[in-house]
Amino acid sequence: MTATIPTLSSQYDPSITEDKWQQAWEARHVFKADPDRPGEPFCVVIPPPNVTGSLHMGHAFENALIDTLVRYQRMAGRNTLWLPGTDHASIAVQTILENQFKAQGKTREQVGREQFLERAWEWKAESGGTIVNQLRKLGVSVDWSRERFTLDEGLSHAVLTAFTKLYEEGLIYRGNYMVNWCPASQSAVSDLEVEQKEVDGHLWHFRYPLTDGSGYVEVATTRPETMLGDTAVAVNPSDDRYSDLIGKTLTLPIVGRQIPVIADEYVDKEFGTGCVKVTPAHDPNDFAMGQRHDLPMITVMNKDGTMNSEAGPFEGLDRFEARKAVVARLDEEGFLVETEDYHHTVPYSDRGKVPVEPLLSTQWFVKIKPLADKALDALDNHQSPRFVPERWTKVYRDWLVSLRDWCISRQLWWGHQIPAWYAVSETGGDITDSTPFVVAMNEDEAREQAIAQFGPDVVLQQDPDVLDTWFSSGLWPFSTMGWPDETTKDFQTYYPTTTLVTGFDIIFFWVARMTMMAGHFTDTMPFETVYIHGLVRDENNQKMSKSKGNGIDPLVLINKYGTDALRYTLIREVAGAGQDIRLEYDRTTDESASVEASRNFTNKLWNASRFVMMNLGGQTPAQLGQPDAHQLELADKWILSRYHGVVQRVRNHVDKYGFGEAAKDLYDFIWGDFCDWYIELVKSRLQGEGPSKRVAQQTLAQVLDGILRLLHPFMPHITEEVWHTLNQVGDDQFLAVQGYPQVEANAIDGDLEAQFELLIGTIRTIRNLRAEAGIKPSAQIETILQSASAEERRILTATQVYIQDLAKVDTLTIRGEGPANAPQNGRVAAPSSTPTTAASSVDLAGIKAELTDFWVTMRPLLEEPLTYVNRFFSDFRRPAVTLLLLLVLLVTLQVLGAVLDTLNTIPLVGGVLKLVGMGYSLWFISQNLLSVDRRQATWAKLGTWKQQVVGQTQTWMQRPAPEPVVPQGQPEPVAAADPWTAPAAPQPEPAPQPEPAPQPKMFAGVVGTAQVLIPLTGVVDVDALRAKVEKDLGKIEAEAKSLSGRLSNAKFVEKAPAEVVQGARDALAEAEQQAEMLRSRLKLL
RNA sequence: GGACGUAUAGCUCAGUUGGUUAGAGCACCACGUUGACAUCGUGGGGGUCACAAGUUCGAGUCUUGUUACGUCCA
Repeated sequence: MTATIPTLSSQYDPSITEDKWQQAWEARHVFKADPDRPGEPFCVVIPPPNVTGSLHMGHAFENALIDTLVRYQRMAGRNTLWLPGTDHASIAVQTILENQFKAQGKTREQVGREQFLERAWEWKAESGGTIVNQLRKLGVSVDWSRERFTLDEGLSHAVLTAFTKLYEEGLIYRGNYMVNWCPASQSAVSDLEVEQKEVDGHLWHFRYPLTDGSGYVEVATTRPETMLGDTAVAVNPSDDRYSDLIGKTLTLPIVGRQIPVIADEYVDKEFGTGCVKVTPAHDPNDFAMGQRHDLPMITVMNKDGTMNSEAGPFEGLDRFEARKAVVARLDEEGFLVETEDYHHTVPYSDRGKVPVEPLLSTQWFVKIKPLADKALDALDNHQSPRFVPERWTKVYRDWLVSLRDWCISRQLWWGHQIPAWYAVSETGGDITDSTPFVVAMNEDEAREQAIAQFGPDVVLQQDPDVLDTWFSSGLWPFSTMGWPDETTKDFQTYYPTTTLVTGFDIIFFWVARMTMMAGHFTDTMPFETVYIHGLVRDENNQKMSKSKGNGIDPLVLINKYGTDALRYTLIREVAGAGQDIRLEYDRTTDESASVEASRNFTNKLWNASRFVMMNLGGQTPAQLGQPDAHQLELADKWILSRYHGVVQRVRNHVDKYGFGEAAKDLYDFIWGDFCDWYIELVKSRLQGEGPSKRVAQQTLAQVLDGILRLLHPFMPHITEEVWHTLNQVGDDQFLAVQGYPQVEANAIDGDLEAQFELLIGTIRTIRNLRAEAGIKPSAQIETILQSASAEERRILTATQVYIQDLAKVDTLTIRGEGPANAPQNGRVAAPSSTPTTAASSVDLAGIKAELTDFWVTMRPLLEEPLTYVNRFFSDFRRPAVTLLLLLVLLVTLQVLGAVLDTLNTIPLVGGVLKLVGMGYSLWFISQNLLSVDRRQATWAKLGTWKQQVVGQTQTWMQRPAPEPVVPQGQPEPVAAADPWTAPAAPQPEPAPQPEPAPQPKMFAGVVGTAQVLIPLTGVVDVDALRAKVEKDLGKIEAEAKSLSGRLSNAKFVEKAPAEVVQGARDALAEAEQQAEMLRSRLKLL
């Protein structure tokens, strides 16, 4: 199963890998939870998808989020259970089956309940596995051995128990109330299953004549057909216009019924005429008024939406036909006053997609207040559950406060049949509203109870209705753990669960029902945290829906780009939890640019891993071992620092549900730091042999192993695959259950990272200049880095090999102030490849800078020799000691000249002394540096001297050869104990120096306070270069202007924090310095 | 009508407790095929942070209002 390295393709193929690991994880029971396992339990129950369903983008998103969380927690050491399952979805399944029967010309009544249910279970067996198998394609780390279904035996037992308990406690009752009736599915539906839709309709105004003939009142309605069931007209009691009408009666047109005028606060005086018709059997508000005023309730419709016998001449008409007919009749008879176009909202059935009919019927209800109060108590007094993002707490709470009782009976067959048995023998063999009943766990118990009440001859019939699907879903977090048996190990260990991950659209449907049920039955909230995610919208920012047909099939994208790529795309997009995400998609090609980008990332990881593994000499990270901290080179320390930084950030983000941020951090680290920089930095070391190579291998191996672990929760398949190859382990071990990386805080070195910023900036500046000058990417060039800052020079010197490598520089010179910074002498910059040439064109500003620099550097030496020695070891353990020593010599001469110059009023004396200094320098060069032999002798001398002081030496001018050469007399070129060990082994400079040549022009960039100078060779576009420098200069000048403006604002200096002010000053100084450099360079172009 | 969310580059989005010159990926342009990766590399162009007022030395960030889009509830 584990590939060997040479067989790895240069392109990652998810189609092979993903199936392989999904099967291996399941076959090896990698995610099977064990309550006895150590570690704090971490448990998530899946939001059960409908058995009817097929995988859509919402599932993919939600399960990607859960899996990322669960895999992270598992690797972080929690005893983890993710429990999968499906929901029986009564209305959805019933609709599908009824349509199937309808196609055969049969109604469900013709088929019969028994056969219908038989077919339903068959259908579930056939297609119920689809969604589950599609979930497997996502690579979810669920425990399949615990898979549940809301209609299975255990859960049905839980449902029966919950129902009977609630009934016994008086929290479930049966009664005749107004419910939302869906004429399409011919069932009651709950308030939540009703959707308010805005429609363009009409508002009809009618006259109802007073019975005494003294006039009429005008009423308005959007539903004229219901007037047949009117039993009153209501006005507001404080409405003076109608106060004398109250108590009089009206004669209802068409019907001829006498109905009273009543007064009720509900009536809005401002709306219409201020008179409303009251139809208590067909409108919830009218129903309430009817109850208050004890009005008759006349139902004029059948359950299929046709008019009944109460509708007189309209009997048998469909409700919408009846509407037209009633209007026509009223018009004929002169009662129609006006027909007004009217935009209003109409309640539609969620499932049936037809307007619901408020209808009086006998249904089962859950008394919701006691349950909601308990959930509210948990929320208000225990902040449980905690919502992420927090704003959903308010939505959840507001809903709990204003709940109406929950209608739980559905006139369907697929579902949990209500465990109530009617003593039909008491009411003539039929179930009527007044038939007595018993509630029991099963028929035997019911019979026992019924016999006790009604005698041995009682005939029982079970309530034909089933329970709302959400009744069983409401028990899901604990019914799946064995409840009502609370002694099971699963219940004891994993309940209450830790986190629920779901969408805001089912906060009310599901989350609130779970908290209410759990609060009541288990006396605790069923989860600590509810993470609410947003929607996945389509490419046009539209909600995906079946009816719009704008869904994006996750399986299409998985086939094209791989599961890891799709998952990563979805996770990476989600920043700031709960925000909707938009998925780019091209419907003509089934391509998605953003998923493709993630696929490219998998390929990048694949190839980086391949490169690392090809360079480990066949060894695994374990065989290579941890690198010795003392042998780490700069780049190694840097990548380890960056690595631990990213470990820290990723852990922090995921702990706070910041999955998107964590995913982005990993992307930046892996592609940016690791691939773009570290791998490039170690390539030359891997070509050689010796300790430097080995440390690079060790570091690469350790960091790659860590990357795979870090990324595993986000991209489980590719990381599992690479991890097996990298570690050469069999298929009895899995990355999925390895430890998540821990932060080593002391490996994070901010100073080092800041120094690397200078390095990276320098390389980028050189590359930038090369590109602007049109230098071929493959050409080696000469570059001079010039900085007045000893610190910058120290950093650049220590990292010079990296610069040479990555910027294609064969001759690199690092120096203090040089001749090029002497605009007043009018000379073009010399290609000063040795620092000594600095003396040949020194200027006063340069001397001052050098003097300052020198003084800062040397003061400790002058003050306290011993301190200096210590500092030398601690602060200047770099190879450029020789540079320092030479500078001491040169600068001393310069300083002498300068000091005398300022003391002496006669200008010529200064010049003379300067010349003397230069002369000495030149003499020194001729004696010690000009020829190869002399230079080597000098080098050896210095080397010996330095060897006595610091124990090592280092080249600082020329790029070392790839194969390090150990110089004679230096048995230990790399001082093992020195953490500032050079990036490459030291080597004396053997190559001849270029002769001081006619001076070519240079072009320049700046980074920090350092100048990057590249001598111009060949034909270049000087205008383009000038434009480039001018642009840089413009930017810097703008910045300097803004900074100085701020600093000249007294209030800023006075009120802003000291560090901000100082920061601005430093920035200004740097900007001015950079601007000055660019200006002088511009002159030279 | 009430509540909430969003508005930053052509597109998709970051941007911490207000503090240097507002960032990334994709797309675009130029150059490049160097032995991990062209599903790649290097460089470049591209933004009045929806609008208005306010607080502040200083606002993409805080406050208020306006507009647009979206969602939920009634």
